[in-house]
Amino acid sequence: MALAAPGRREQNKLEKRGRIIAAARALFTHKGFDATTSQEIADAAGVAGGTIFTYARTKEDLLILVFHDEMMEVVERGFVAARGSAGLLDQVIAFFETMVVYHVRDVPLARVLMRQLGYVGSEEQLTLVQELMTRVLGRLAQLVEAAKGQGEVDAASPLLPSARSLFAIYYYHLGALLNGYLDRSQFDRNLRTDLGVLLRGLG
Amino acid sequence: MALAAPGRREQNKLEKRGRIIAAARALFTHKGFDATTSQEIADAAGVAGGTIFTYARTKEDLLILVFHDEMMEVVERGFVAARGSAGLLDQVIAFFETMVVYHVRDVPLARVLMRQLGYVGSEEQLTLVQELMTRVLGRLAQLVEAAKGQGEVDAASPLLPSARSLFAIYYYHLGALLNGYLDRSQFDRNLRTDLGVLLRGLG
DNA sequence: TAAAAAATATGACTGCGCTCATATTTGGGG
DNA sequence: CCCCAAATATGAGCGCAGTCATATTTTTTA
Repeated sequence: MALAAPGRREQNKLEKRGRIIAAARALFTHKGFDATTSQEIADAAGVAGGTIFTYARTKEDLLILVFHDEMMEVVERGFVAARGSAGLLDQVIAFFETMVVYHVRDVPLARVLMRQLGYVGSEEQLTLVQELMTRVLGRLAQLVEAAKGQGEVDAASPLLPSARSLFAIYYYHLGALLNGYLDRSQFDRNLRTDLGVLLRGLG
Repeated sequence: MALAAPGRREQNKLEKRGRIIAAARALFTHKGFDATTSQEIADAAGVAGGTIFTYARTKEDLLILVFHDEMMEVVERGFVAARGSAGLLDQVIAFFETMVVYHVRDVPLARVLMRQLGYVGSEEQLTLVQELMTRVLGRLAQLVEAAKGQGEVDAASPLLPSARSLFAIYYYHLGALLNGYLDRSQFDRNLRTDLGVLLRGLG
């Protein structure tokens, strides 16, 4: 029994961590971020109030923990969707479309999430956010590279800057959508227009 | 004396509002946003604690109030600076440079400000932020239009989408700079590169 | 296996932003 | 000039996120 020694503590920690994140996910989704108290999360996870904050420094950290994995998956789904389209513009739009569909399922929560992505408040957050950004830009760069192979994009166009610019434009419009400046159809149109402006610079 | 009747109350309100905003500006700058309590602002403005919240719904609203005017001026200064350069790329960079210089004077505060620009929490904020965005995009559009006149930009390029895309790219990099992902020289290089990518699509 | 050490959990407590019932000030009508 | 209604100011009080000294559990040492 002593063999499991170096695992017992870690095991408990991991399991507890899982319960806390699951509880937070359920409550954030059901009641909203602001309306959920850290005490409620603690109760739902079966731990004391203060324990929450040994697993996440702040409530926002918890939000990032909750959604990091989901977002990584969404990006992968978006990449698959992109490969199902023809032409870089439509591919990129399919990619972003997947992410938008995910975000509009819960706009208030997506807003809080987006705010936090732009205001990293701890080392843990930094790691998770950077991982996510690297993945997104990497996938976009792959799409641009493939388009180069098709002769659709100038071979001289730098990959990472192109990916960054694509993302920057998407991100700007996503903010406008989530903040209610744009409705969905305006968003789609503006995004296509602006990405088109950029692509003519890549071709 | 009764002639000033419709002005007395408004006068007092305006003056008090001015004191509150000035106190908030001083404290935010000197102590930082989080470290400044609403009570301190109230004390410095010579009003009771609760009075603050009849002039601004939240502490964040106060921040927007404080910096709205300054930012509007910075944009104008940026526009003037832009006109002093030749070529759209250098003009746009001069424009953004002015804004960056302003933001890096107080990075922590700029971070909070930027967070709030992307997460509008009240009608008052909405008005001020939209006013600012309209001004920025308007000025950028003017630069693009002038470049069209010089034959530097394709006459078919839509003005507003071009301005939006320029801003989107700037905004993305500004976030990276303020969050410490980039140092200043990396920022300058990346911004120039990415704006260059976009411009080749406009020309 | 006993005792010391290290890691983790606990919940009473603190300080904050913000609210709200009450008090005060202001402007107009008689 | 006085009274009344509306606007504004007040500060005690509330609920919350996050802290910290203490208690509990796990691992290591002997």
